[in-house]
Amino acid sequence: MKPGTTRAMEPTKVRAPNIRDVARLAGVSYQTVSRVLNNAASIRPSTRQRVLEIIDQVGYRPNQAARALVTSKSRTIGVLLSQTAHYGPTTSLRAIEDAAREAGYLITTTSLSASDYESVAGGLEHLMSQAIEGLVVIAPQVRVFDAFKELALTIPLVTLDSTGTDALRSLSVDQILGARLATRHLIDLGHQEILHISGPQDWIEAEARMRGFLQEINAADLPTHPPILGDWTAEFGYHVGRELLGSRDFTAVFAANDQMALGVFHAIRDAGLDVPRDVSVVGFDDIPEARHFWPPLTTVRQDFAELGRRSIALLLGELEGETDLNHDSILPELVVRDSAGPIR
Amino acid sequence: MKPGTTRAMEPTKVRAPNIRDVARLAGVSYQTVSRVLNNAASIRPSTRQRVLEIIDQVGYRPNQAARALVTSKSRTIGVLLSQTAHYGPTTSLRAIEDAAREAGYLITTTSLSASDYESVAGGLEHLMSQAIEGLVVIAPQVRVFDAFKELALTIPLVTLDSTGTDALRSLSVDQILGARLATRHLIDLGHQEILHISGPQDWIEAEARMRGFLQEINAADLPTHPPILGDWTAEFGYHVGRELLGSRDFTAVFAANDQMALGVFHAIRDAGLDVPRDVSVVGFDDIPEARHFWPPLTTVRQDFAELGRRSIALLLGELEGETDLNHDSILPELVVRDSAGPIR
DNA sequence: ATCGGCAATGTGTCCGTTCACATTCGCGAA
DNA sequence: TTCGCGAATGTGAACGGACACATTGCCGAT
Repeated sequence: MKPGTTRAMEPTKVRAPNIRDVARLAGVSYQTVSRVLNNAASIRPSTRQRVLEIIDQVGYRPNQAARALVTSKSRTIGVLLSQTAHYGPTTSLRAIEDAAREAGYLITTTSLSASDYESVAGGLEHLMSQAIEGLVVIAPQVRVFDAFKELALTIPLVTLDSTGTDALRSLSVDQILGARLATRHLIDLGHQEILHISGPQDWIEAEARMRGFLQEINAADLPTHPPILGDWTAEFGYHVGRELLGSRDFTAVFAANDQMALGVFHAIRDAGLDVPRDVSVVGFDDIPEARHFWPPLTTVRQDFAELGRRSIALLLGELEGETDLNHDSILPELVVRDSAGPIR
Repeated sequence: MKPGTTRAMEPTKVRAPNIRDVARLAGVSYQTVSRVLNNAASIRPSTRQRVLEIIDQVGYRPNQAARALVTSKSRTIGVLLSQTAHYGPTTSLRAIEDAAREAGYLITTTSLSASDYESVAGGLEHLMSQAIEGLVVIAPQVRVFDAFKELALTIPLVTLDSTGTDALRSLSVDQILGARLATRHLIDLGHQEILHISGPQDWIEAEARMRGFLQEINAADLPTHPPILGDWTAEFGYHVGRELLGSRDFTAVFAANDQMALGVFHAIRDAGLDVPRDVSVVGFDDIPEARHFWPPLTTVRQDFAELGRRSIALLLGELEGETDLNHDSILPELVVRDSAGPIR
């Protein structure tokens, strides 16, 4: 039945034009159209021109599914996120999306409901069902990586914020250095009794920041307070701060992220004390709000967006065999504001 | 050539098992396997059992591309985000991912580089290339919707945070009500000179919050200060706060989001004043940090996650013809903390 | 014993591409 | 003129599923 021949009230069901439609209209074979599409060699410029015109004219768009079926490539990159909606991962993700789009790739994301093996396997399964070509993991928990070790992936994988996890392509700002910068800053101000409120034990970054803290404390030969394991939330910082202030055997706190630092601020104020007069506080991440905390928070900045961009560059490099990758490590930067002052 | 017959050093290229492999192994036709997969009726339980066993055994996973090719359904939902990584959208997105995964759908996201027509069309084009079945738009700017009006989409669309945009399925917390609650709270505390720092003019929510503010001010017959158009950032709140404090012709500020409120806090402190003693401040959103601001911020909470979940429910309803949708509107809630006090 | 009818299962075709392998065309060299 | 040859283009398979339409087997009614 020819297109116009449909019976009167029957919904015409306009099928999207396919490659053969284009070919017919352009008076060439579908293979030629395919060549134009994949800009292969050996196409007479005039032919290419004509085909392109028709494509534009009928609004032809290659069917990804058909293409994926035969090439078994989906031009899709999966991103696995941990359940939390933190500033860092979110910022990286946005950069990942942009970079991927630029390269003509799609991003599909899945967030983990937990960090156990089941959950990781499930999330991965979900992504794999889309036949993703590469994977970015922003779920920097030890257990997630343990799960990965058992999973034996066959596609390129890049992990973010997972300093030093061997055997996997890993990209991150140097957390240990960042923690050292923060700690040294406090030491330079004369503090000797410094507390560290860490992230959850399971988190790789938390562990790295803790290590950096301890390295610097040891290097300066200062008394070691056992780090307190937190959960990244301001809520935790607040509660632990209140408890800690019962016995004030410290003059400074290095919180493993800005939110916990904020909670500590709150606790200090609740106790009728002042930052930095009575207690100095340093955070980590430099979220946009940090400079407007009261007092403005001294913290460690890391370039999350750059991290995201590089992860895609790395992945694409592996996927398409490029080589000019930027392997410089991304350095954290101490941002000195007003929340840490000299000891008095 | 039989599988084992490959020449010694030739990479064996293990093809993933397909539906016919499974059928052969199970001793049935591929159609039967297909029926098991799509749990169609008329399969003898013992047969289904056997097929499922084989599927599990060989790790068969239906090829999405092939399925999409023939059904022209991708089981993928697209999400279009505005460029910013705000708390609300991010939270909604995470809930969207979860809800979609639960229903067996994939999410692919694209963030807009700007809010002009070109950009929206480009982002959409990118998503459409994946043949998404439905679209969630979290880019509540007027221009984005103007762009959509011209675009004549053929797939179900749900927009978030875009109160009252007609003709499109729109889901949102009642922003006007939220703003009225916040404003009324200040009025009830005795404030008469209330300033509103709004979001960018282009944002639908900003406009709604502003409307709610003005409604309440007018209802109480109070003097109207022209709203100040901000950009959602703490930075802006800070700068405008400093300027405003030059002439203190107000006693309270209603900021259109918590970040700007934080900036205002900062400015007030810089001026040697106190919140809420000298100026009362109310925010909007109730980001997790808000309760640990100093002082803890009185603000309006909205359930972003619920919003995300519902958007998927709505979309799936349209896609799969379900009907039992929850049409109750999501109400915002005033969270009274310490940043707004009685006038003195 | 035959047949209708339904449950369970099988066969052929198509979806829109790409790939490997033809085929055509034109032009210069023999 | 004929041949060779490379550039430009065409043809016939796949790819892995789903759908429409057979076909088979079995049971009870006739």
